[in-house]
Amino acid sequence: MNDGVETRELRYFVAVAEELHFGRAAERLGIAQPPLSRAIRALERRLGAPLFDRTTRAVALTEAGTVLLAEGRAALDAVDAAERRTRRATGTRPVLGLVAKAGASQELLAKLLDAYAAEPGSVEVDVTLCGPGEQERVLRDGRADVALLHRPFDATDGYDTEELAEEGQALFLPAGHPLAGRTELRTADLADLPLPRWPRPDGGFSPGEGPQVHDSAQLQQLVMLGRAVAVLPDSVRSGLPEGIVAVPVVDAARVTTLLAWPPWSRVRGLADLVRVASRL
Amino acid sequence: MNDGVETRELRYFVAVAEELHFGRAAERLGIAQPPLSRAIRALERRLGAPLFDRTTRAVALTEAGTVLLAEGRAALDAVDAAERRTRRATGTRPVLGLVAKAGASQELLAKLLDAYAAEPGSVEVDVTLCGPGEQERVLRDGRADVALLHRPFDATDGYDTEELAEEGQALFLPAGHPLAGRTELRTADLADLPLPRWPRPDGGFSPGEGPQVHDSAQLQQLVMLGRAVAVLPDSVRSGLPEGIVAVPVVDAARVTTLLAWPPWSRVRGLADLVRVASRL
DNA sequence: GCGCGGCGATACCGCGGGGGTATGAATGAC
DNA sequence: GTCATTCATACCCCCGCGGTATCGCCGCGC
Repeated sequence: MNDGVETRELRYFVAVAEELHFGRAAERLGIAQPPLSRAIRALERRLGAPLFDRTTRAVALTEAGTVLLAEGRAALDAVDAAERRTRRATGTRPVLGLVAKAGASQELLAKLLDAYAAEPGSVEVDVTLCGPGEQERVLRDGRADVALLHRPFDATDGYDTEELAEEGQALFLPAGHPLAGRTELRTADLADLPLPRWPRPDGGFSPGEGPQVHDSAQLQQLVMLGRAVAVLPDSVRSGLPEGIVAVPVVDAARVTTLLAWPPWSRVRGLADLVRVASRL
Repeated sequence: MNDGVETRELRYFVAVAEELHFGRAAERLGIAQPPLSRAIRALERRLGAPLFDRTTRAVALTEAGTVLLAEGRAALDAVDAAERRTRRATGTRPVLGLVAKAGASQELLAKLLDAYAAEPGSVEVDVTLCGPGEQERVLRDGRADVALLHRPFDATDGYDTEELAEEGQALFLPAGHPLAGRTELRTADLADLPLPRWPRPDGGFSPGEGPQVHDSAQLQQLVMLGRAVAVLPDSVRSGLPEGIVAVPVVDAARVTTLLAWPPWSRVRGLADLVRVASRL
C-alpha cells in the first residue's frame, strides 16, 4: 500500500479545487489535462473518498474535498515555509526575514532594527512590507521568519510572541473637519463617520459603509481628500503630512505591537532579535 | 528547474536527521542506503545548502539542516493532518475527532458530548485520550479535529478557541498529610512540597525535585502512597477515591478549560460542537 | 604499520509511474 | 439531432526512484 500524500498531488488538487475546471487547472499547472484527471482519481482512491462531484459540464467540491482544500492549503504553506526558511538559513550568509505592515510602527521598527544591527553576531534582516492582513500568510508560508503585528488587529494564534509596546488610538482626519478642533473623542462620537473598509484574507472586505482601501498610502490620500477618516494607533502621527490632524480617542481599544514567530523556529538570529526587542 | 519539495524527500531527510546515520535511517524507511544518500544530495542541491556535515564516521546537522528539521516536521504534520482529516470527512459517515487529556474535565466533557449528541444533525465524535502535552501534537497532525485544553498548561497558540469554564486550583494530598486539615492554602505554603514533574514534548521532564509522572492514574497512585502532592483544577475532585483530599489554593492561577481547533478548519460538525459548547 | 570493518558515495541496471497525444463518452445548448 | 464542451480512457515513452555491486575513506585493533 502506498503511504503519504505527496505535495505534487496536493498542488494538483488545490489547483482543480480553485478552478473547478480540469482543463484550466492543468493549464495553470503546466501539464496536460489527462494526467491531472488521473492524479486526482488516484488521490481519491487513496483517501477512500470522492473529492469532486463531476459531470462533464460541472465540477464541484464534495465535503471531503472542502476539508482537503483548507487543510491542503495549510500543508502546502508549511512545506513552502520549510523550503524558504532553509534556503534563507544557508550557511554562508544567513538572512532573517521580517514582515511588517506598510506604514505602521515605523519608528519602533527602525529602533528595533538599529538596536539589533548593533548587536554582535547579528544577521542581515530582510524586511518585507505588505498590506494589512497579508502578514499572517507571509509568516505561514515562510516568506518571513518573524512578523511585527498589532493586536487586536492581527491574529497571533499559533505563534510565540514578544510584546514591544502598547499605545492608544487616535482619529485621523482632515484639518478642516468639524471634529478637528476637539482635544479628545470617544468611540460614541464616531458612530456616523465613514470608517474605511479593509481587505480580508478571503478576498472580501470588512463590512460597513466607508470606502474600500488597500494600504495606508491610499487611506492617507482619502483622508486628505476628506472622503474618509480613520482610527489608528497614536504612533502613526509621526511622519504625517500637513493637512491631517489626530485627535485621541480615549476609550478606543489599546493596541499592542508585538513580534510573532512560529514556536518551533530554529532560525539563526531570531533569538537575538527577540532579546533585543524585549529590552527596548 | 524542479519546483516544490516533495513530502517523500522531507520524510527521508527527517529520518536521517533523527538517526544521524544513513544506514539506520534507510532501514527505518524500508529502502536501501544508496537511494537515500542520493535523495539527500538532491535535496541539498535543490535547496542550495548542505544539510549535513558528513564524514564516513559521523553525520551532523548543519545550521540549515537544523532549520529544515524543525520546519520539515511541522510541514509533515500538516500534510498528515490534511490526509487524516479528509479521510475522516468521508461522505458516508463523517466523524469528528476530539482529543482530551486523560483524567481532566471529565464531567464537563461528558456534558458537552451529551449536549452535542442531542443536537439534530450531530456527527459521531471519536474521543481520544492522551497524556499531558501530547494533545497539541495530536491536533497538529490531524489525529484530532478539536482539542479540549487547559490554559495556562497547554499552549493555544495558532488555534481558534472557545472558552468553556474557569475554575481555581486545589492541592490534592493524602488524608493523613499535615496540611490535609486546612480549609485553604496559598502558593507560599507549597514551597517545599514534592510537586510532580510532567513530561515535555521534547521528551524530557519539567525541572524540579518531585517524582516523574506520565499520567493522572500514576499521579493518583503516588498521592495515595504519600510520595507526591499535586496542584490541579478544582474539577478533578469529582470521582476522587477515598484517601485523597483537596484543599483550595486561593491564589493559584485560574484554569480555563477551552476548545481549540485550527482556524481554517472546515470539518463537518465542528461549528455545531462549538455552538453547543458556548451555550453550556 | 598494516589489515579489517564500518559507512557513505558512486556506478549501473530495471521497472513503475508520471506525463504526453489521440480518442471516446457524456451532457447541455441550439 | 447536431455540435461543442469537458472529463475519462487507451496507449506510449521516458525519467527517475529503488535495487545490487563496488569503491573510497577513515578509525581502530593487533
